[in-house]
Amino acid sequence: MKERKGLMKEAIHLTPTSYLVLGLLASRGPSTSYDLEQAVSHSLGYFWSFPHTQLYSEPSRLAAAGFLEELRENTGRRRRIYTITNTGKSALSAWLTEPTGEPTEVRDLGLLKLFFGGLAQISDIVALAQEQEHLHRQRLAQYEELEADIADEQGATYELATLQMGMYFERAMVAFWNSILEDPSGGKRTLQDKK
Amino acid sequence: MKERKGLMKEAIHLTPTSYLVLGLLASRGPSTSYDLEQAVSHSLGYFWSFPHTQLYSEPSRLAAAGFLEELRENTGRRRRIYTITNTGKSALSAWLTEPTGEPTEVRDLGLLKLFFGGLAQISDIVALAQEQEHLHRQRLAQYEELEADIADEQGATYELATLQMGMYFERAMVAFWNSILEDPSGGKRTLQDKK
DNA sequence: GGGTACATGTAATCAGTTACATGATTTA
DNA sequence: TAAATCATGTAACTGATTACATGTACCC
Repeated sequence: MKERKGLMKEAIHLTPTSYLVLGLLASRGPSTSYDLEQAVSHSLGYFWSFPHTQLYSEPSRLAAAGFLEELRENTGRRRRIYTITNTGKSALSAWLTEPTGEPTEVRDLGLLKLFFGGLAQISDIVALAQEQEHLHRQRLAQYEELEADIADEQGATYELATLQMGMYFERAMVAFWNSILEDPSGGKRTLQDKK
Repeated sequence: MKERKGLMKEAIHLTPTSYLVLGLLASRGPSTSYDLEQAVSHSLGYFWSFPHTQLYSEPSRLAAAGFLEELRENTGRRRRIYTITNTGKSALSAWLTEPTGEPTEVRDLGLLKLFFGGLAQISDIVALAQEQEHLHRQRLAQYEELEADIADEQGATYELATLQMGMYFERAMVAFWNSILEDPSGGKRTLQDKK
């Protein structure tokens, strides 16, 4: 039995990265990998980062599976421009309406270090907490600036909401690390305390 | 030039998972992969999950590189028991005192969906926010229970701190999703509103 | 017109995940 | 003693990362 090439689509597993790409293409229209990179870098990229190469390989994977169409410029840089197909659109909206299930993952090296605080000196804990408090405070300030920029834009409702979630998060982290600074040893008596 | 086998250590890149394993072995003493799994499952596993197989492959990778020593039982299950070596200990404490650098990653599929809210119906947003609010509330309750259990244990200071960070986080998320529920369209006028 | 930053990729590697499998222990 | 659950792994795969490379546009 003959099968026409070019119609055979590879079946692939759609990862969160896949949906990110599908979603960006659906909302922004046809884009290059670089466009996607820009779009991500000052929004979702703050929470969920990946190297730029993934925004080159993932669209190509999605295109092979029929979720995107790939067009290539003839002139100049011969960039690849991706467009979401109907297949892609249905996959995306199915996912959007589906319940989510998996819980949030918070991957924080600072927290991992704190978890092993028992192996370190109190002074290390203090240094860690100071560093983290500072980083989160900084990040919060950055978000607040961004918010001011975006707030008056039309149609950025949910980008704005995402940013707000960032602010809720950063405020919580600042408060948390401050609570560690207030009592780095967790109420444990050290020799000095005894005096 | 001859080189003795068994002394040649593979140079490997230490990932966060590596430090997790090193840290657990340093604080708990010699353990099997299963022990590690248990230790993780009701603490860090809430934020940072991975399949159990990684707790089998990672120690073996670390052992090959000289950070752990691997002993195998002769009888019964012939389990592998891992012990941290001095090399492992120095790597761990170097990491613990080092500044952290990389920012927190928050990987949340609910948030990713919300980001693309513009592609969905308001009713989808509401359903999403309700689901998420519920999940985070549930998780928070679970942490509060756990806290009560742990609180009186000795020497669990930093495990407790980690849990508290979880509670800060979950409270922030509950508040965030509630704010979405209060105004799912972000103040946008829908046709119905106009009436 | 030479340097620098921006933009666009390829290739190789590997960490992490999925799928599969089986042994040991407890319980009905 | 059969079934269920707990415990311990192996092997194959692939998504994600790292390292490398080169082209294009802008600016001094």
